[in-house]
This record gives sequence, C-alpha cells and structure tokens, in this order.
Amino acid sequence: MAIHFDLTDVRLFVNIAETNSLTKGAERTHMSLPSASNRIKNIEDNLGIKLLFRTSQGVTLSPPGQTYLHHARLVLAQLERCRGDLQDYSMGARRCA
Amino acid sequence: MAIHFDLTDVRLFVNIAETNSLTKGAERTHMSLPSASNRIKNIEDNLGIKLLFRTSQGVTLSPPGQTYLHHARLVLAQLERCRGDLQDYSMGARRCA
DNA sequence: TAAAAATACTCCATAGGTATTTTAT
DNA sequence: ATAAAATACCTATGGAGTATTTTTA
Repeated sequence: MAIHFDLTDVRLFVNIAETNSLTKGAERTHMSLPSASNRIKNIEDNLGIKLLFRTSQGVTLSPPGQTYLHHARLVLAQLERCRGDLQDYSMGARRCA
Repeated sequence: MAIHFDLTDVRLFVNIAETNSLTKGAERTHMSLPSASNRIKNIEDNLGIKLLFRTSQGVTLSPPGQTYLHHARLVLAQLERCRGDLQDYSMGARRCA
C-alpha cells in the first residue's frame, strides 16, 4: 500500500520510451533485460495500469505511459537542477540524493 | 560513482528537516533511528557535503542542506502531480513509480 | 546525567543476473 | 526462424532492526 517511487524506475522508463525497447532501454540503464522487465512489471502491477504495449518489435507507450514519461522527465530535470545547485558547495559531488 | 538518487532519502530528509531531529524524522518515515542515520550519512558521503549539523538537541540544516530541502520538496510536489494524473487512468492506483 | 546521534552487528528481503521459455512476425 | 520479452531460479548486496556506545549541553 505504501507508495514506492524509485528513481531507477524513472530513468529506466525514460530510456525504454526513447528506444521503444526493453532490451535497449535496459542496456542504456546498465541493467539486464530481465531486471528491466521485472521493474516495469512491478510499476504496472502497483499502479494497476499498463504503461507499455509489448510487441515482437519492441514496445510502445500506452496513454498512461505517455503521462508517466512526461512526469518522469520533469522529475529528472528537477534533480539535475538540484545537482547543479549542490555542486556549488562541493567539488567532489557525485550524488544528488 | 553512479548517481544514486533514492526517494526514500528525499522523504526522510524532508521529515528530518521539519522536525529538526533524526529521531523524529525517522519516526515520521516509519524507520528506525539507525537506519535514518545511516541513510543521511550515505547521502552526505556520496555528495561529499554535510547536510546537517548534529547537536545533542537534534539537528539543523547546513546551507547545502537548505538547498537540498528546497529541491526535495519540488521533486515530491512533482511526484504528487504525477500521481494525480495517473489516477485518472485507474481506480486501483497505488504507486506513482 | 540525560537526550540525541553514531556505531557494531546480524539478518533477511529483494534487486540483479544467467538460463530458459514463450510469443509474435 | 528470428527477435523481443517473460519467466524461473539462484545469489548476493545492502537496507533494516536491536543493542550498545559516544557525545555534548
């Protein structure tokens, strides 16, 4: 019941959306295909919504998938701003959260 | 070296900032104090920046801690919007990412 | 000396990987 | 027949907790 939001999921999803492929999206995220497949499945199961249409040529986004992608990009952009601001404080910054 | 952004960290940090206490922030996040302490330590170690000043009366935010708090709230607000938008698609939505 | 946080340690859940199977074109 | 994704299964890492120690006001 707890809302489980994970940024690895967000990054993975953007990569999948941009490549229309679980395989390529997983690669970009430095993750095996099964791990990626399982992560997306968990997101969908927890939402109770399918974010992707699977085909034998890859995947395409469902309408809620498009919504998810939109917000995913906004969140990642916000994190980039965070990272930039925090780097003003440290040369050794490697992490934003 | 991989940027490891974790939303549990973000929520925990906001709770700690709002209570000026690791103990109370951990409670709000439904987490033990040592777990919270360790999470904050990991964030700081990875950033190479101290986010909190520890005292025997609790904690206060360092200047980068204030920056972090600001962005943490923006990210959480963005996620709330995501959740709202996705709920239009499903009655059983329990998760945003 | 009391309150807060840090550390030491143990344990277990889960995220990840490899191998295999299924699906669809 | 091939390319993509799903599933089964195993393993190991790290996140969580309890108990204890340290710090400082």
